Amino acid sequence: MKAEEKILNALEMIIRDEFGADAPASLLSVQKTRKEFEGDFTLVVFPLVKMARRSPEQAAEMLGKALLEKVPEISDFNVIKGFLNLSLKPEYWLDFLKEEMNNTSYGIAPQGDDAPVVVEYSSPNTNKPLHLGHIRNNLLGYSVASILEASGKKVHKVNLVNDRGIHICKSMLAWMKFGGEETPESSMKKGDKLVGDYYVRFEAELRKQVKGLMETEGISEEEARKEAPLIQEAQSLLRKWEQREPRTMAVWELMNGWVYEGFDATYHRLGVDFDKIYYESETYLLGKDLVKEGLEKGVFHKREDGSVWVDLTAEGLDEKLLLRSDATSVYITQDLGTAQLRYDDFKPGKMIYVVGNEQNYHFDVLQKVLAKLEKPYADALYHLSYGMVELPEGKMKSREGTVVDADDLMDEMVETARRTTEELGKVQDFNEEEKANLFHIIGLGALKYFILKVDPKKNMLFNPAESIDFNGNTGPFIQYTYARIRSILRTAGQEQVAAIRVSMAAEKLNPRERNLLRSLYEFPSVLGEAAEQLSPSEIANYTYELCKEFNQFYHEHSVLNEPDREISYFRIKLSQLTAQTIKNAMALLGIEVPERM
RNA sequence: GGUUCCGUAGCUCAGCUGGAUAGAGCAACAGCCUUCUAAGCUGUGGGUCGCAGGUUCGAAUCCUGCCGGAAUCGCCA
Repeated sequence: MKAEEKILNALEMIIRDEFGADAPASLLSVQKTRKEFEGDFTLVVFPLVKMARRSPEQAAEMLGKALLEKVPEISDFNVIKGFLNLSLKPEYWLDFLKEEMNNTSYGIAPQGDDAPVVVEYSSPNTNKPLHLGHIRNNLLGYSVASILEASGKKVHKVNLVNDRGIHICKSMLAWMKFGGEETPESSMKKGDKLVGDYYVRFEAELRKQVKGLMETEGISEEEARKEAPLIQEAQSLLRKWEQREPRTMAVWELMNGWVYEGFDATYHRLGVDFDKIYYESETYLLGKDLVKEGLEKGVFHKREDGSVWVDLTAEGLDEKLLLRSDATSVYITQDLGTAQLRYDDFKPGKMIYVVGNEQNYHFDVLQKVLAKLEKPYADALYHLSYGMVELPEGKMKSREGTVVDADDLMDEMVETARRTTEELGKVQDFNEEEKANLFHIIGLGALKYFILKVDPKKNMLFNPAESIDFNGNTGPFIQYTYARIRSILRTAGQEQVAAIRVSMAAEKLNPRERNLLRSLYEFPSVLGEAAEQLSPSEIANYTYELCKEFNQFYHEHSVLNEPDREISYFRIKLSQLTAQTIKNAMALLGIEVPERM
């Protein structure tokens, strides 16, 4: 049993005996002691003073004495105002190290038998390459899935690819009209970039037509946008696609194939993957059955023109269209269908959608509609809503060319890693392959940490001019701490380290070591909290604190040059567990750690 | 206008299920490499936690109102 639990159990007994009443758990707040005070755990006594019928100081003093008697792990206590600070015996911390020091999966929970969790993320459109916004989405989704898995959940990562629709037809049309026979091979372009270029080309040509129409016909821009021949052609192409017209299908398949090749390269480099990929071209007709079901249940209604609506005004929302008057699907129709599909596929206890906060309203509606249909998975649906990535001049706009391309950004990060590393002159003996691998690890580590350390729901700012730092609270700082420890362990020798038994006398434990052990001890509960909150940033911040703690220890004490062999052995194992914890924590963010840097 | 989210140091962010004197990094300044990697460590300066009320022994944290910013409110996705 962990020390906190013992303390809590003992507290309940003491309060019952001394105060003659049961204290509700909400009043018993045991937290870790703040750095500036002496102690390991702190009980806040204020909530108990009424029940104790004495001053906070007196109550704390009394509880401290009783706890010292009842809990053998406690060695001492002190009272400051209404705070009871409890110190554990150094043996407790040493025993913790002995218990976990060779555990390579420290902190990682074994898989339990809860219903699985489905995490949907990425969900790109196949008409444009991925950009910085997608990077945040992908990193969040991958990390949240990893965190849930590490906390004992069975997780399915899924991607719902938007591979059809008018926007796809726009790139297709532009390629057919202006593309000649250009292919990724002939143009030496990545497939997703090539298709994206045609999407941009379409918009440019359309603007020309619109401008012309406004001048010659004297109509408004809005009207011109509807009447422009290019738009009409695109719409007719969409109809052909829906009729499975062979030539259209061939172009669609060809161009989507190019895009997938490009996406796969980007995903691979980002280090994200999926267990299942859904395609909208296969799911966009789903959901009509659910609409029918809702009509039969009387929770939806049909208007005179045949369109189907749901009234959510009682839930604080509006009336919402579920099916067009021509009986075709809208966005939410297929989301109803894919929710059902996902439920049938995995029987999940939770379905997480990693989607930007611009769709908050949509997911609100989706959940409430499923609730009206009394679907068992309505409550399981969870929209992990994240904020936009903004540039100093505001939102990214593809029209203004301010979009930060995912591949370009990774290139830049890796290049910065190369330059920095070579300036520091650390890897002269690396061969080209080792160097490339290291620069990838550091560059991507910097990028991932930069994005994941921010609370998901907040908008975040990315300044391309300042690039991403490699000093301070950053990915490379953490990787560096890891590499330093690995260097010590290499010098000590792998087999020697593995064989070490810790037999140091508890009195020899110094404050730095004790702080480090306390930080390590926290990891499992931090992971639990991150899983609860679906928040990679908690892992990031924890790991940063842990590394700072280690660096302070490292600065003040020598591991290998310590003359007292027992102390040296202890420090080697302490370093080993620190390295392992850093590695395990960073893996939850999808960040690799290098042996040397 | 309605709804939702955000507002903490010059900048980027922690802290938010109420707890001690509000923390980091960057930037600025001053130190520390004959000792396991200086991508490190130590120190200095920098704050009406948007504003005003309320609840409480205690509020950056909870509630209300206001101010500022973002998103959204399509037979688009």
